Amino acid sequence: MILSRTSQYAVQALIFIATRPPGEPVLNREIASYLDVPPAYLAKIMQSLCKGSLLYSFRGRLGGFCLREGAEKTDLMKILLLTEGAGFTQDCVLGLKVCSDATACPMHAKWVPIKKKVVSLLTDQTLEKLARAVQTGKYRLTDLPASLLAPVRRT
Amino acid sequence: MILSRTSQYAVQALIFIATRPPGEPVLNREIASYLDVPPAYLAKIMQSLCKGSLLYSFRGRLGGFCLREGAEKTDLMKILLLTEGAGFTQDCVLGLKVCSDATACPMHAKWVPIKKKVVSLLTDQTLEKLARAVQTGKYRLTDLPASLLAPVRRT
DNA sequence: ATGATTTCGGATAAAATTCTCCGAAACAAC
DNA sequence: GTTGTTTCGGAGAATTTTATCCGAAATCAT
Repeated sequence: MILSRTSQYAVQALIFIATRPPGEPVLNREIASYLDVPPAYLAKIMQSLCKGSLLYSFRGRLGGFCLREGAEKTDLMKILLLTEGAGFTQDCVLGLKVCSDATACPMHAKWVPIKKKVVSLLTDQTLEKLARAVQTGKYRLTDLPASLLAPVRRT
Repeated sequence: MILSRTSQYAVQALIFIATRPPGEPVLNREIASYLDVPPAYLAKIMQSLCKGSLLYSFRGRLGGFCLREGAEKTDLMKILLLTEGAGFTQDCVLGLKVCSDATACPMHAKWVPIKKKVVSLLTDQTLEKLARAVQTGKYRLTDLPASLLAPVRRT
């Protein structure tokens, strides 16, 4: 039900980059401040996304990160396999080390179809689609500023 | 996609107890060794399940844990709300603090129906049902002993 | 060259989760 | 009562996840 913070940051960042003009490097600092996420930690994640062949990185002035060619077509499943590890969709719900159709935990049979649904959704959603959804303004990538949520009444 | 170990241990333990004759306290030690789980840690979890009104505990000789009356009807959702916290089904997939139909992340609309499926499965599965499924022998609650999985050839 | 900027990579710290230990309280049997 | 057993409850250790810091390397502009 829950993704690690690392995964959430990674997906958010990638969608954000995908909303920007392709080829123009985006600063880590800019992404972090837009998403309201710890910059130094995000930098680490970005680094691992580079190693995962999703991003290019450029040092120095005019540096930053941008999507590799074709990376807009990347689906969430691919990203999460990078950030959550390979067991992501394979692990048993109840935590058994071995849980297959043959040796199944009592949840297995009912859980498999749901897992399938999740995987097919994650495989269907690409950075491109998600970025587009954000660009239309219908969906948001960040929390509303606190000031808008719970306005402070000044005396 | 993943439950905390604490949740997994809790569910396993509760199912195990549900497979045993009701009213007869089961030793923590016995549960832990059957499930191959750290006993002292399981004891803590059991304690919290008592506070969560799912179990009775008895100290001393003939002590142990047993299900409270009617607790066989408890569904997984109730258990997981205890062990994972209330945000379990409410939290945004992408980690936004606010993500409702009105203020939605780009995954929200597609994620909601899946979440519904998960919740309805978890609400449908009761300890009783799961215990029964294990008792028929078709499903297992523990890993196979390593010796069976990867037999050692003796020289 | 020099300086400013930005990622890289390694070390380290903080926080949360998982796990252990131990003395005390409760209980049953003798 | 005494002894043996078991949970209770608190303290704390180990591990993993999340987050920070800093010097070095790369890059661009002057």
